[in-house]
Amino acid sequence: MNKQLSKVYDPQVVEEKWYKFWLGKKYFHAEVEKDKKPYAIVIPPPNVTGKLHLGHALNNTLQDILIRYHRMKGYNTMWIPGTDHAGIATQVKVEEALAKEGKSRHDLGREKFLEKVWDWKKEYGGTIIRQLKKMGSSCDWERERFTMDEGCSQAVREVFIRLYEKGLIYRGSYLVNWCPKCATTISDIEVEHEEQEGRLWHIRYPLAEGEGYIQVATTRPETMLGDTAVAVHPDDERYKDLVGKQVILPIMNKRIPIVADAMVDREFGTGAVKVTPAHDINDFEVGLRHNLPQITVVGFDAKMTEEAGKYAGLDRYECRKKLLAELKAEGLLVGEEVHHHAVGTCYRCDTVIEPLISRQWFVKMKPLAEPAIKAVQDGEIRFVPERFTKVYLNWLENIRDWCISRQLWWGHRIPVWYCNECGAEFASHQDPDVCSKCGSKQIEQDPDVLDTWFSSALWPFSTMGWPEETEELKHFYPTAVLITARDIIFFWVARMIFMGLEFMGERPFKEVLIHGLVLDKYGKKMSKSRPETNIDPLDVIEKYGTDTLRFTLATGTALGQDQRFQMEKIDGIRNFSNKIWNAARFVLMNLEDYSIKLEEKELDESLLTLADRYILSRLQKITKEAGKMLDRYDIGGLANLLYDFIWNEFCDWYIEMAKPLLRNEDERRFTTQRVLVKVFRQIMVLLHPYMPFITEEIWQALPHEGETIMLAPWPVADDDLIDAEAEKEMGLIMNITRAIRNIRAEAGVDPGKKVEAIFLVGADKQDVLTKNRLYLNTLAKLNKIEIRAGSTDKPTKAMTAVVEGVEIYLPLAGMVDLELEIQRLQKEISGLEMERKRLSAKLANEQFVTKAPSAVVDKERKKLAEVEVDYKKVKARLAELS
RNA sequence: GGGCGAAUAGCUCAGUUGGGAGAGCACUUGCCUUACAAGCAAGGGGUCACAGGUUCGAGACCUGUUUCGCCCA
Repeated sequence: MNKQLSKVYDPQVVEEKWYKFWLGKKYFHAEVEKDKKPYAIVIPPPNVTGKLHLGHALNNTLQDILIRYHRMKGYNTMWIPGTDHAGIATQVKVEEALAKEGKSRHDLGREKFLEKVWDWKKEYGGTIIRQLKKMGSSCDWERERFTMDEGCSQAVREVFIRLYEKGLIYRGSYLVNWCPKCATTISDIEVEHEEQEGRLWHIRYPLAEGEGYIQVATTRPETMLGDTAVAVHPDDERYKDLVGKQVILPIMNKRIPIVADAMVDREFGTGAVKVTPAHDINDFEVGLRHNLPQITVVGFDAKMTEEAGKYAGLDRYECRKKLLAELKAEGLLVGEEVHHHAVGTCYRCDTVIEPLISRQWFVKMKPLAEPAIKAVQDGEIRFVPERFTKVYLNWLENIRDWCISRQLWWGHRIPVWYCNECGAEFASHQDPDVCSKCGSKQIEQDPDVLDTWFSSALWPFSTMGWPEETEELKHFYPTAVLITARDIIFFWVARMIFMGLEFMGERPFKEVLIHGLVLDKYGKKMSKSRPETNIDPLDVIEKYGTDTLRFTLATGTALGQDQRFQMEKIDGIRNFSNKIWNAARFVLMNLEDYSIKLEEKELDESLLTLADRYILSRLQKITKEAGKMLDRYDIGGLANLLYDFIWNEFCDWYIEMAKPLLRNEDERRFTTQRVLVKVFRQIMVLLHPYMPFITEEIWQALPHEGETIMLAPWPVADDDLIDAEAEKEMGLIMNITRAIRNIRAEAGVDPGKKVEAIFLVGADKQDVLTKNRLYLNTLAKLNKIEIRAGSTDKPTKAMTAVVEGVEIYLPLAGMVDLELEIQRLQKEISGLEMERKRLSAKLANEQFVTKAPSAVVDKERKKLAEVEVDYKKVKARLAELS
């Protein structure tokens, strides 16, 4: 006697129950088991104060599928979860909360403010973790980490000091990206380039000697106050004589040189450009090449500095307005045109970035990038899909030094101290009390913190206890695969790779699986500004259950391709869950007299029916395919394959064919039960990585061995059960069934009514039909089947179809409409005729017959022969009728 | 300016060594058939963006063009 399932599937209750069960049994927890093959994944740590969105849902579904699959395959499987402190994002949130009380972080002071952030983290920090658990994620929660926990912080400090001592971290004054709103520097990749409509102003700079002007074009006239040269291309004939001469910088009335530099684009504007080394990256480099002074005219507050003369104190845009007016009045502004250009904005707050010269900490990238490039080029690390390799390489090959200091308080403070007495600068593992050089107590720590991504870059090994040489590192590093969306290839993936290579001496992961983004139903990125298209995964879970959400996301996955998220799709998968549930109910309903004990006896293959052989054969093929597909990350493909197999082959055909056999009370019933249980249980196992909850619920209700489906062994296909003949014969029965159903529908036969059928068959197929008439009876609703050999006498008044040479006659008493029948047959004939023509043309082509592989030619020949037979038979029938 | 991706049924999308155009949804018709109406059965619907090329054979490979999206400068 077995459990029965409730009539309605209630995902909420089921999901909570099993997740608790799994947690309680510590199934997610991994200890180092040296005798087993390791399989580890580190989670891309979400923002600690963040909230689950569909991108996370997809990302974690994919990880969990791979983790569960490998766990079932017997790997020593570990999935390390955790969160990121997300420097700017988190600090901004806390500052906003403070602002509501009318306070700023400076009112509180550094220490008090940090306490606030930690409080905030404690209060909201658990949210995303709880949500990941709702997704069914089988992470090892005992290993949960946070980028600012003690271990990770230790790793950060160790890495900093080693790079510092190696000379790969240095401090210097360079042009950096300054966000006036966040009041911090940001790295090059944190700047987003936004296409904007701006203006291009043409301004005349009078020559210092003699008459005339040189005309420059600029999109940022206010920076001219800090110009220290005008540059032209060295090969530009127009300006050849002017190089080396000087111009008078208007308003400032300063002499500045005209220099020649190949950076200048001769086609742009007049071919002469103003050079502001302190406010533009290209100009900065020109300045270095020509030894030009750097004059900062825009300050950290985005207002003009003292250097801006009379414009000092004005906002940068205000200054622009006034300055243009002045130039115009002096007749120096000679043109203004609409101009589209890319403006750098802050990826966090969208404010226009101000390039500024500032003293910051940098990581020297060249020596780190080289091994990282090589590792990927040599195939040590493989991107899936492969095309992302190029994105990665292209970035690293053109990389500039990484600005890692941030003028924030929330983050890992730079472990460098300055001595006010002797001027020493030193890094230290432990917070020092005195100067390491002179012993003075007058020391101060650098006030800045590190870029958030500095700590995330260490994630694959910092989470496993580095710099200690832990068992975990020895066993699980490198991890198997990193799963992420393409938008953080630079931010995170690349940096993990060079840090891993530098500090572990080995790649952090073997493969990088890049998945697409989840877009809204219009194909746009979801955004908070369009709430109507912004779907909250938790709402979906509440309404439909986690399994449905997971499967929906999984079926939409095509390697690296974005997917749109539509509610209609969710409905479809909800229906699929319901289908599975009901199939389970059907199976269980028919198992009252069944128990797992009966499975001890070997399955007697001689008792298997055609349907049994067919479904078992198909199951082996699906099983085989499943492993192959997951191994090559075709997660969407397998989802669709399982959907199709379960719904169409198992439910629509096999269950229907099992029904009449289950009505017996002998071996036939028992064999059918065996096959039903075997197949369905195995389907549940195959489906488990995708839909962990419903499969566990059903598996537990089915006769089974073991504590949980989670640890059920991943099935291995049994080649002995692959049965091409059964599949072919079953195909014939199916096709005949479809043909009869079609006739019935078109002739308007009452669906419940049983009718008689006569088959005219050649000797080759007589046996199949005779043996399997039970299926035809049931599936096609027949009450009498007559099988006649060859071309004996044919029923005159009947509807007809020809399937694979089998002539089917339905003598529907009083219902046969001759006109309708002729029409049907004519349609059939034209279809066959087209096929026949196509095939014979192909085979008549000498080239095809000689050049195509013989297997292909044979196949086409066979096909033609079959079509020919059916064509002739239908044609003959039509002749009889008309 | 450079790179990448997409263009296939009304809609959303699969289509992995080049060899009979597929799915889901939507639509039409008929069914409450004892697992499921969130279902069953039958059916209609496509010059695979365009133009060339390679090949016996191209949705797939090559070249170019158009439109859309993303990334980098």
